[in-house]
Order: sequence, then C-alpha cells, then structure tokens
Amino acid sequence: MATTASNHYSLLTSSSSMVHAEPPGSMQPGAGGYRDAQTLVQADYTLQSNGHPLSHAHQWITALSHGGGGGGGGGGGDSPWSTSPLGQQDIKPSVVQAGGRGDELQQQHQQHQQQQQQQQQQGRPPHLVHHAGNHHAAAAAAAAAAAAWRSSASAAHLPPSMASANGSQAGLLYSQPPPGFTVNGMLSPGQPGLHHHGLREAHEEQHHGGEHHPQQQQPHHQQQQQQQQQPPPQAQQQHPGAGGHHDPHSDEDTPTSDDLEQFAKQFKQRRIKLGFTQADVGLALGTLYGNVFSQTTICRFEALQLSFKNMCKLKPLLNKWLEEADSSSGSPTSIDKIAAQGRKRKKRTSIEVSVKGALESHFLKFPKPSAQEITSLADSLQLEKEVVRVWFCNRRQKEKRMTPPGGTLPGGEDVYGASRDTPPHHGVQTPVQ
DNA sequence: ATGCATGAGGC
DNA sequence: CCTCATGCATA
Repeated sequence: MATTASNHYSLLTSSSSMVHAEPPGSMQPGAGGYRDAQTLVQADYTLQSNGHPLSHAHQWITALSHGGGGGGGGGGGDSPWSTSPLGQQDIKPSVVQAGGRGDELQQQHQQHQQQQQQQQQQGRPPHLVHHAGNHHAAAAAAAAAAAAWRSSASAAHLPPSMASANGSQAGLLYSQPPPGFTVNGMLSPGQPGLHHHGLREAHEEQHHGGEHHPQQQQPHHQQQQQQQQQPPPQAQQQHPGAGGHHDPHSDEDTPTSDDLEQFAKQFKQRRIKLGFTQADVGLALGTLYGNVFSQTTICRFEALQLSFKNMCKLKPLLNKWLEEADSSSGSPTSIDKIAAQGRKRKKRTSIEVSVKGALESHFLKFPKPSAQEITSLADSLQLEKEVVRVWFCNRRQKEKRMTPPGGTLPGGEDVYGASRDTPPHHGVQTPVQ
C-alpha cells in the first residue's frame, strides 16, 4: 500500500483520465509495465532533448574540471571528494513540462502551491517579506554538514590542482548574451527597483565560535566498503599574517569547505534581500550561462547539501550571478524558458512510515544489499524491486551528503546508532523559506 | 525543504 | 547495478 498510485503516467497512456484508481495497498504495481513505459518515455524524451541547442553545457563543465568522480561509480571505494575536484556529467537542459497532460490536475495543484510559495518569497513588498519561517532542522543540518567539511578540510591539505577557469567559456558556449546584455538574467520579480546594489557583503553571519571538531562525524563502520567522502578539500587557508589577501569569493580560487559554507550563507541572504527566489536564480543561471538549475538544486546548494565537488562546480556560477544581480540594475530581460515537451515521470511512490522504518533497519545492517536481498525485501514489503533499489541508492546518497543527523557531535560516534529513530526533521529557524 | 526518480558514466 | 548530479512532485 505504500505506493499511492503506482502508475499514472499521464502521457503515454492515451487516456488521460483513468488510471489512478488503484486502491492503495491492494496491488503492487507491475514493474514490468513501468519499465516499459519508462523506456518508451525515455526514447521520446531523448528525442526531444536532442533537438535542443543546449548541449554546450557539458563542455564547459568538463573543461572546468573534470572529475571522474562518481565514477567510481560503482566504486564505492574511492572517495569522490578527494579524487576529483569536479563533476563530470553534463548538464541537461531542464525541460519544463508543458502543461496539458493527463496530469493537469496534479500540475495545477503543484503550481498553485508554488505560486503561493513564491508569493511569500518574492512578494517583494517593499516593506518586508514575511516569510513563513518554520523549518529549522535544515539549517542545523546544514551547519552540521558544513562543520564536517570544515573539519576535514582543515585537517587535510590538498594539492592545488583544481582549476576553475570558466567564465569566458560559458558565455561562449551558450548563446552569449551580447556584450551589454543585461546581466540580470532574471528580473522577473516585481522589480520594485529596490535593488540596493550597495550592500555587498553580508558578513554578519560569521560563525559561532567553535564548532570545529577535529573528527568528522563519520557514520559507523560498515562491513563493506565504506566510501568516506572524506574530502581532502583544499584547506589551504593562508594565515592572516602572510600575504593575507584571501578572497573568499573569488570564483577563481579553489574553494575550501569553509569558503563554501560562507558563500552559501551569504548567497542566500543576498538572494533574499534582492527578492529572488531559488527558482529565479536557477533560471537566471540558465539564461546567463546556459546552465539551468532547478529550485531544488539552488536550495540544496544553500543548505550545503550537495557534494563538495558539486558545490565547487556551482559556486562560480552563483557567484557570478550574485555579482551581476547586485550590480546590474534590472533591465528587462526576458527569460525565455523553453518549455515544451512532456516528460512523464513515474509518479512518486510514497512509502509508508512503517515500511520506511523497515528499510532503514535494513540499511543500517546492509547499506548495500544485493539484488537478491533487494528482491526479497521488496517482496516482503510489497514494494517494487525498483523502488527498493532506488530507495537504497538515495539513502546512500543522502548519507553521503547528509548533514549529519543531529547527532554527531563531539565524539561523533553515533550517527544514529542507538536511537536512530526519529530524526526530528525540521526544527530550526531559517528565516526565509 | 525533501522524497523518490531519471540518466549519464563506469565498472 | 552503483554512484552522482539533478529535478519533478510533494508534504
């Protein structure tokens, strides 16, 4: 029953209004059907994407710095962070799904919500944004994660090999905005003209004195390979005494974990002050540099929930945006979003808490279950094998970047060893959003 | 803000 | 099939 509705891919089924009638729980979605559909969709999608002139992305990315990173792909053994500085994959154009599919209902609903959200955020009333402020956990988590990074960073030194030269390339690759192009890729916001470019730094957020714990909270040991993402990030911090010209946000230097943390904070603050939403930024990046990102990604960046590598990749772009947004007065730029294509995704399966608990338990014992185990587990939980597989993948990913679950404090022993049971999700403040 | 999903690379 | 980067759809 976990699966709320296994499949109603609106599109590829010619009928738009049907499907979703399955009583939850009684059935288990046929994996086969799903796969087929997916394949079909995939082809379709690919086709569409191809036509699009957005393939430049991966080029610059690659140039930026290549990292075989995950490659290790399978390799759980290697530590992504240390090995390669930057990402390897190309950025795919984000297709905006055109409405009008069988999912209309859902989409509309979603949009509605988003609008609401945006209103709060970007209802840039001159007076103030009254945010909904509520989530707190995220911030805490972020901090924790950052802390972890910091620790590791300070502890390890890394070879200054990362290069992050891009910029020119980016422009080149994409439809370069004419010289003089108004940089602000976005400007959709009400543009009350209250951009105060004057306020540059928001340094106020300095750290709270010492949360540096030497040890990075590393989850437990695992019997298998535990790829620790121990990033040996370049912790090249220069001493104040020396040359002392350290510029935290120059997009050119190799960012340290600390830089990233700082940057993320500042970025968020300024973004909010300027009245932009995370989605706005993501879109603007696409307009400006050719890489479109979703609200999700921007959000994760701000919350430091991306891998170190990924953070490094994004930072330069966001930094540029920030500079532009702040120095350029809004000029009416129109962001044209290429919308179109319908992309039907499998409907999100919602796993029940109890089931989740079971999965968690297994995860603790065997983070990387074999196909067989997955199968039997899926069977006992009445879930599709694929769902279970993906769940584990995501879980592992989460654990990698996850801002250390509350626990981890000094001593960082138990990530969630003993009482891993309800990681109180949110709980922190987060001023906006 | 996050959970589940998709896909490109890699073994 | 994994990892990793991303994002749609959600709660």
